[in-house]
Parts: sequence; C-alpha cells; structure tokens
Amino acid sequence: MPELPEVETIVRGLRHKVVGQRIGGVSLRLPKILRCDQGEFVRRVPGRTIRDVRRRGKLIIIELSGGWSLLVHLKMTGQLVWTPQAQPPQRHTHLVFRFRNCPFQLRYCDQRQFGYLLLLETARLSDLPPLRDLGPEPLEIGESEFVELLVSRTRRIKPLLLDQSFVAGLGNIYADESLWRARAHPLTRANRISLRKGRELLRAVQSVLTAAIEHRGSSVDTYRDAVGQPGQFQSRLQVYGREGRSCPRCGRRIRRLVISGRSSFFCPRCQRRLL
DNA sequence: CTGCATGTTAGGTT
DNA sequence: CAACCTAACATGCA
Repeated sequence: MPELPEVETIVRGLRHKVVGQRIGGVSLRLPKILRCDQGEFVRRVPGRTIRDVRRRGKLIIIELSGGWSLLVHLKMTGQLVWTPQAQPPQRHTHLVFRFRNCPFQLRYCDQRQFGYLLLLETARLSDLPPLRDLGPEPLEIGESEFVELLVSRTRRIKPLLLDQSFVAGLGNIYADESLWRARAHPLTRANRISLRKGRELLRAVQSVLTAAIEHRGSSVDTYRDAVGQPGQFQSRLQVYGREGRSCPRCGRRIRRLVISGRSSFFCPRCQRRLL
C-alpha cells in the first residue's frame, strides 16, 4: 500500500531513470486504468520527452514536454517499474511505455486495478481533483500551522490523519505509527489534543515518514520500488499489523480497533484514551 | 463455494 | 459545511 514514503521512493528511483528519455510508444493492455480519453492518450504521449517526475501526497506527476503531464495514483497495489524490454510482461502489466534507443521500458502493473493514470495539461494539474483538494505536505508544514488545523476539527484523530484534504500522504500504516510515537489514542478528538501533544504528533509524523523514506518504504503487501525491489521499513514498524504482540515501549499487548471501517493498531497503555 | 479484509475516494445522509 | 457512513473497485484467503 504505497503511502508517502513509498511514493517518494518510487519517484526518486524513477526520476534518474526516465528524465530526459523520449517516449517511443505506449501499449495499453487494460484500457480501464486510464482516467482520460484513450485515443487522446495514445495520440499525444508518444514522441514526448519526460521532463520531470515528482510527488504530491500519494500522487505521482510525470511532466512531459510540450505542456502535458501524466498523473498517476497507485492506490493499493499499483507499481511503476523500470524493466528490461526483454522481460515478458506479467499478468498484471496494464500499460507499457517504450523509449527511443533504450533497452528498458516503464511498466504500470496493478494486481487489483484500483490505481489509475491520466494525461492532462500541466497548467491544469492543480485545478482538478484530486490534486486540487490535497492538504499540506506533512514534511513541509510547520508546528503552529498543524496545531491550528487540529483545533479547528472535531473529528477523531485517526480518520482525520487519513483524510488527504487534511494532510496529504499519510495512510493506515504511518498514521498508526505516528499516533503510537506521539502516545495519542486514535479515537481522540482532534480539538481535544493539547497544543503540546499536537506539536509532538507532527514531530512523530515527520520522523516516521523521514525514517521510512530512508529505508525505502514498507513492503507489507505488494509494494515494490521503481526497480522492483521491496522496501526495508516493514521490519521497523512498531504497531501496525502487530495485534497481540507486545508494545516495544511498555510491553502491553497491542490492540486492534476498527475505526471508520479501517484497522487501527495501538497500545492501550501508552496511548491512553482521553475521549 | 461464501464471506470478509484490504485503502481510497465518490457520493450519499445526518 | 463538517462529520460520518457506505458502496465500489479486484483479488486473495480462511
């Protein structure tokens, strides 16, 4: 499940492979993964050069020459993989970009087919959802700004952290890890979190994300980076997916709670419920 | 075979 | 408008 650290790892890995490459052709094996006009995509993409690859939240933006960009959301199981041409495409390979004078190709693979790509004018990128509706980047926001956002909300902190319009890029894994680090119960109402704890929560979010990026993300399921390698952070997760194991800080059994339909893993001793 | 879990978001209701 | 709920997507697993 690619969240911010996984997407960042993919973007960094992809950037130095594809920037400057000219797209020779595309093969669309599963048309439904395109969220734009198919004909336009096949007509407009070949011949363009990749200018930049960047991330915003969990979205990947591949900027092409001539004022067009590709927007990619990997959702649960999407992968963008730099692969030797000679390697036969697998069952879940849905789109292939070939490059001029290059023995590698860029493949979009997605076991569950929830992810998508679309082509649009670079100038219109930020006018449209989902980019338009994203909250601030958690690694760029300041403590006071974050605390301001918290006090204006009455929602429970866990679903709030998962809300991409509140803060962009957190998913279930890093939300739980951050709450554990900050010793905050996932059901706490955002506006009931003290200023001190609010600042602590942002620092927890930032240190977890930074550490996860350093370890190239967490492969708890199918995640692979831009060259097909798994991440290394899954073994450093403290609570996520560890129901019944002991809390690394206090030894108490980690519990799992379903909050707005999502699993939440937390330590009932370290993360006391305030209400 | 059934039913559930999975993350995200669109779309609905309160 | 904010908060909350549910459906939908495809697959794998108990």
